[in-house]
Amino acid sequence: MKKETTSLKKLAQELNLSVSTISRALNDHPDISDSTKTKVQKLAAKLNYVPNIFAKGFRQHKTNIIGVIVPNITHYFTSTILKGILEEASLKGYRVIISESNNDAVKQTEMLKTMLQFNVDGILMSISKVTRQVDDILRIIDNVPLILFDKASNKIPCSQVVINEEESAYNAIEHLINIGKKRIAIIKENEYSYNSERRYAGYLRALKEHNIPIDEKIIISVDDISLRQGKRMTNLLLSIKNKPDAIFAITDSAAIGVIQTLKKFNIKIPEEIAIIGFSNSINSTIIEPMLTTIDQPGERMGATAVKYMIEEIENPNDIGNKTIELKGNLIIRDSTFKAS
Amino acid sequence: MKKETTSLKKLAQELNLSVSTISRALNDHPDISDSTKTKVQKLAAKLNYVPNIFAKGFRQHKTNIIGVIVPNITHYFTSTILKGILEEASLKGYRVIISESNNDAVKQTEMLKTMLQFNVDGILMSISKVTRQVDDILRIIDNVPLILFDKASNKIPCSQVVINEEESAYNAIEHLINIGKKRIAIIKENEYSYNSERRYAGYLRALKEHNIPIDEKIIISVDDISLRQGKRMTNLLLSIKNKPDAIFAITDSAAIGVIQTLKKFNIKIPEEIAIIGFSNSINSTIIEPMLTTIDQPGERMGATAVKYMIEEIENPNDIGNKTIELKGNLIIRDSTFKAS
DNA sequence: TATTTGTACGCAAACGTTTGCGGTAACGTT
DNA sequence: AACGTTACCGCAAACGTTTGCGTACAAATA
Repeated sequence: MKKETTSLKKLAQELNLSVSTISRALNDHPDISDSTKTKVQKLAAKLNYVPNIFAKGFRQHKTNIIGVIVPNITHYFTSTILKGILEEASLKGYRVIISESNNDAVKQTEMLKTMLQFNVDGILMSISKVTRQVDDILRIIDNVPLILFDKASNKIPCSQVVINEEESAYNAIEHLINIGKKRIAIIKENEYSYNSERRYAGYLRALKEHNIPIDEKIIISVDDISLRQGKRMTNLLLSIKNKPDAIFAITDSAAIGVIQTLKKFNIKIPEEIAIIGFSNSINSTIIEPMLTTIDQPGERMGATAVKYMIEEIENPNDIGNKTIELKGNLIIRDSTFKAS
Repeated sequence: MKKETTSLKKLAQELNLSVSTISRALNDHPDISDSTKTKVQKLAAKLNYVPNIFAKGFRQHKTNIIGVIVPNITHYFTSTILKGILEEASLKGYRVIISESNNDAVKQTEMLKTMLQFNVDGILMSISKVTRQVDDILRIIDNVPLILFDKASNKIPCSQVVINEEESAYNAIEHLINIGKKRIAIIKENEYSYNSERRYAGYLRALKEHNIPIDEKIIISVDDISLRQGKRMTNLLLSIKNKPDAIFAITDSAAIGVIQTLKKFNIKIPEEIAIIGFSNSINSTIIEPMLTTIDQPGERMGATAVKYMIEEIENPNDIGNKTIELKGNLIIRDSTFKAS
């Protein structure tokens, strides 16, 4: 447990130079001659000098730390985004602090505050669907760059990196229409969920543009979508007189719940009812029949979020306010299309 | 982008007190009268004072940051551990920096070094299975407390938090024996994988204690276990003359690959061949038949790792060197036991 | 030769916090 | 009244780094 940290002072003493010269030599300052630069850098390497990040961050109000807040790290798609974030950040010399909001609004703002305490250079956030008011979040923007990803909000003026959810959902529904489905149900979340609302918008537009009537009875909203909710809502959908011939579940896990209960009732998939999910989670290839779904480029989303973040960190004057849309990719599998 | 940070100095000026008094008042120092304490604390709350962690950490060589290194954040079980770590850490006032080693030994030691640069108070690590030499890791221990979790090593003298993998595997094999299986294959990883070796040890002990001969031909090792490898090795196992009547796959995803190829060959599960996995991943309940497996308490593992870490941080004299074993839990499902 | 320019380096302040030490006043004790 | 004790509080240093400014010397210019 020894702490034999080599500081600038130690290097200075060793070389009979001043601390400032050492500092400048290591930072490649033009005022320093090449000969001393190399001399200093060699000794620094030899003595395994590592700058004290805290002194540095303390001095120049820069920490090279990016804060990340996500609702649930356990969620597979989220974890792929995080992978992209970690990768890109470490490539650019940044560290990442991750916090979970657990879909708890109070905890979320608390997280934001402690992030500020830690003087993070920027905050990447996927806002919880339980977020009702954005005042606390808006206050953050005054202090530090903020970029939203995956779960965004038009109430917050900042850059956002998202999937083209509306269009992807549109493509999914159009695919269902193309295979002859005419009565397409949707299982979605309530209106506070960004992802759900965007996908729902794509659903509505696809139906309208293909002149398919919209029936409120097969538009199902739940507060907390899940596999279990997928099961329950399928039971509900099967109980109405005019059953759907396709179900778009806003989420892969819900779609899997749908498949499981349809199988329980021996309903043929996709002939009687086709199913489509969203996310291309691992499970979607394990369930039988394999689930048609939309693949989301998680790692790429994380990486681009970090890129734009560093952009904003290094140019603090122009705060970005653009929305970057990454394309989702429809993956057709057995739950909508049976290879003959 | 305004930085109107309220510092101790500002509070001091406002109240006509010295900076030291403010500092002590906020830290509940006995030298300060109750009246000024409340006065200071009220103003601090009103002016939304947040201590500059970098000044603090800089001053007292304590960062309240715990570094975490995992092979792959995307791995479900790993993400549950991380959830536990984040939870417990934030409860105790610590922040967490996460890095991925991506099963790359060079990157792993690099991560360790940058963690040290950031002056983390301690490092939690799940060592990559590609780790061949532990010299770099041993050097870390001199500087900062280290605790290993999930993937451990007896070559590193530090506290370790693991699952009772050997015993859990033993229980799994015993369960197979109890349902009448006599020729039990195992699909495992090479000898550098901690988890694999422990589970293999349990496998061997169970067979020995039940007087079942050990046959090298049905002991299969692969370098990088996965669903695909599960499939390929099942093909291999089915090609030998004396087929196994049960397969223990070291991993749920491999076990799922086993199930999928057995189904392809119309082999009855569990009557002809029973299957058992390890981890109780989400997938294990989605595959049909549902997979018998061992549930690992991921969140609890993360939380206890953090607890012991904080223990070591706050008592730097007694470096821990104990191994904490958390109990895995055999979950019996259809892949080994058909309810009649 | 006198003046300017440029090069290479040092001095010292500053960042916000903690903390050992010293000091003052009020109080209690003989 | 003199002394010791206690309760509060301020001074100033320290942590390691960066950086504006000053300065010494050499080279270039007039």
